[in-house]
Amino acid sequence: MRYPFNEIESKWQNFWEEKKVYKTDLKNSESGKKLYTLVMFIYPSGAKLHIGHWYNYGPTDSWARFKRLQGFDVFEPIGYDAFGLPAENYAIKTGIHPYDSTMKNIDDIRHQLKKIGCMYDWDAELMTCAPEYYKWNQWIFLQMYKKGLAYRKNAPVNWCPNDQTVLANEQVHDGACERCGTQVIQKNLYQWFFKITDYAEELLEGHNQIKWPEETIIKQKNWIGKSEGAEISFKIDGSLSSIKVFTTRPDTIFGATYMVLAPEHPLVDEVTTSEHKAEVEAYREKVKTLTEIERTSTVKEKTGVFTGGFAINPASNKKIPIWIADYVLLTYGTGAIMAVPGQDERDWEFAEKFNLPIIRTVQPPPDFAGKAFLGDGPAINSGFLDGLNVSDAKKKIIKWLEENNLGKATITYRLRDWLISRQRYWGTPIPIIHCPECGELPIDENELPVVLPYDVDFKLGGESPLARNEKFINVKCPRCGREAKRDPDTMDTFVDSSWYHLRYLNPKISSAAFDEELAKKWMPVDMYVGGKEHAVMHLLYARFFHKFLRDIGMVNGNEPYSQLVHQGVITNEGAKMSKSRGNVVNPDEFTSRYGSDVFRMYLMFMGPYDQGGDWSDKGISGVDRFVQRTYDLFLQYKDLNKEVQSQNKYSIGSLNDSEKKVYRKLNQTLNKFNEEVEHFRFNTAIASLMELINELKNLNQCRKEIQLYVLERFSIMLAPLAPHLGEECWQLLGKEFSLFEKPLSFEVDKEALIEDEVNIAVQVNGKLRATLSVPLNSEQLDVKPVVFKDERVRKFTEGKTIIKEIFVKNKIYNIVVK
RNA sequence: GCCGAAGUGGCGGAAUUGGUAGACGCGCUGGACUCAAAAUCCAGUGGGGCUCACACCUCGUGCCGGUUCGAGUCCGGCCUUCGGUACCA
Repeated sequence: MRYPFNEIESKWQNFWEEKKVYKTDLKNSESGKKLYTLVMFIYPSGAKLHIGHWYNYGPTDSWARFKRLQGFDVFEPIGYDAFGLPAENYAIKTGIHPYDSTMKNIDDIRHQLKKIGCMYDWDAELMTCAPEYYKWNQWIFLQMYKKGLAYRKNAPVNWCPNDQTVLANEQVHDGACERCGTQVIQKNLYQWFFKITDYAEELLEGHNQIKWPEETIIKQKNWIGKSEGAEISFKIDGSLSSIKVFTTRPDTIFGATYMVLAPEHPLVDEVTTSEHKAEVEAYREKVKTLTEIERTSTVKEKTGVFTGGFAINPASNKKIPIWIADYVLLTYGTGAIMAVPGQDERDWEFAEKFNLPIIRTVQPPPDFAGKAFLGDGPAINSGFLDGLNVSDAKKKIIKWLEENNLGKATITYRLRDWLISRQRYWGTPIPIIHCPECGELPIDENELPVVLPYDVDFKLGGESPLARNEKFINVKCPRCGREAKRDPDTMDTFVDSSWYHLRYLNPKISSAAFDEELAKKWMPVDMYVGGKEHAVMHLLYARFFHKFLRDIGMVNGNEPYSQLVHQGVITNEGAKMSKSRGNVVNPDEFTSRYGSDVFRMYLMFMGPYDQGGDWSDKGISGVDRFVQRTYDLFLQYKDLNKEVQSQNKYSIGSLNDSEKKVYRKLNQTLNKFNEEVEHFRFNTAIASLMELINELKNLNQCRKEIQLYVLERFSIMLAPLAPHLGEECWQLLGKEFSLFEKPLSFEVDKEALIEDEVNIAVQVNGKLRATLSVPLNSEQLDVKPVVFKDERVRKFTEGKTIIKEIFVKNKIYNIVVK
């Protein structure tokens, strides 16, 4: 009989839902049993759930179910990352309000999610666009504001001309807007920032406390970009001011033959002489018009102009010219450098082009043919540093700088503060009032939430849509009572996702952002699964939030996500699936034909979970056949449990040959299966089940209780991967209770893993010549005669001198001849 | 440029600490069942050679070299693909 997946899948989905099987009692969970499994929540766009969603959620749920069967109290929630640009852009195009489209999408998606058959706790569902949720974004903002971690400054920021909003550094990829691909431009604007840089060091340190993919940790490390070096002051010739530079190579200071300021550097006006003013101004104007890409392109030839001013090199006391050039960035270090062409490729290139002096201060090896020398060697032309290697010279010069009050050792990070304001409508309003008299004032916490108004002209116009809503924007100043204005911007949606895992624990709580007691019990998230595209965005921001919430006493522990797994990307004909490319594969096509268990199992069987791959439905029939055969098998043994009971363990000696074989295979499979699923290696876990079923052809030659022993365990292995089928098979055996209602797992009989006979490879000079079956743990002395009796071995050894014999127990016998 | 991941049959992919390369599945070939087809079941399936056949030989994990009794796995040097990053001083 063909497996009636439609009937069986809806049967179990209804059962699970009615019995609230997946409702986790967070409060009363015994200590040590809690297990918080989380997938990155879903963006509710108008597009349907695609294969990528299934690939993310299905296998993760299988892992969670596996853990649940093992007896853990598993909490697995799902929710909606409901604010954001796409809904708003859709509204501009169609006139459908973002709230309305989002609500409709959420309803559709919820329905589709249920079809996957995940064990989500639907009582914990949340959406970030609800005032009950975003109120707490505002509240956390105010807590940061109090600590000086939320602040407003005028700074050059990334502006996307298409989406008409600013973007965080993390959201600019290759100089383009992460969302729409438009080239971003630099603008000077007053914007809100979160001071993530205060946590730079701790964010690096915390990497030692989490089990994350190494490549993701490395990405974060690179993004944070810690550089150790020194800050050094250079006096401006003929002025009281001085220029501060940051360098990682203070040891090369004697070779600093000129200085470069970023064109926007505040001291440019002061150092520029009247003869050079026109040229400097022209250059600064030109730089302004460049896009980020043009300006930072490494292939571009270096440009710059002389300011006419000079500084004094504090080490050599020489006068050195001050230039401006756009290869020096205002936003890194101090926005100024001491140029050491002898030891820096960029400086060399610049010096060569503009005929500036080059002094080597590290002796390159005799065979060195290049220009700037970056390696280690003895210092030269460096006064009291001469002869020292790089690291000793660094120590000595830093000591000297500190003693002479000219500089000090410092650490600089590449990480910038997180720009969180957006000039868009569909987000969390920033809870600040601007009064012409009193300045910037935070909203009283009791007045929260600042509700996002529904009636807004959200068309793009270069300013925040909220600024055009008179009712929203105009308020009385809470301090002086005069006419004032609300902040017209909304928050980056990455604010929403920085703490949603805490809200899940009790999304209905109205007295606080989250239930602190539950958070202390249930955090950190034990297993977090999501795409690696969030490596330096969401995953960095959430860690920052967690550390802040810890510092204000709301959570324990240093890290929010103790273990992280990235699912791979499923492409179609090599390209990422997307609506705009029109290459999205619809899961319904397969679920309606094979059922959701087959589909989710096929996704797991395709290959390693973290690798993803190009979509192909070629192999799905293999998984379908496996499911059919499995179902047929259980039908043959229907109600077996009503006739017999199985023991927990059988002694091998008491079994007949067929039983022995089956019993061994079952336990080997169970052992392998547990190991593979534990580590998200579902493909090999499924392969082991297929091997098992291939081995069960002779199950009818076993006693009934052995049959039951095998099938009970088989259905329990099936259940995490194909939950509906697993439950059904379990029930077919005549079991009275549902597996997920009363979770159950079986121990491996370790004794059954051991075979009596093993095949060992016989090699001559490392080449395989024969394989022999010998008793387990045979010694070399016992194996040797058998080996040398073998014709195939004799063929290669006769008439030759045996030099050496290598024997590895249960593995190999290698004879070296000459 | 720098950082990271990966290259294994026709295809997706397996291979503990170096120890029988190709598990499992797809596809393909042959057979059974059928009036026929589908479905299902059974057998075979890396390339080449030799053989009536069983067997046997030989080559083979991106390329070149090395270590080792033995390398997909370790080391050195490349090539290709994909991600991240980009004048970060």
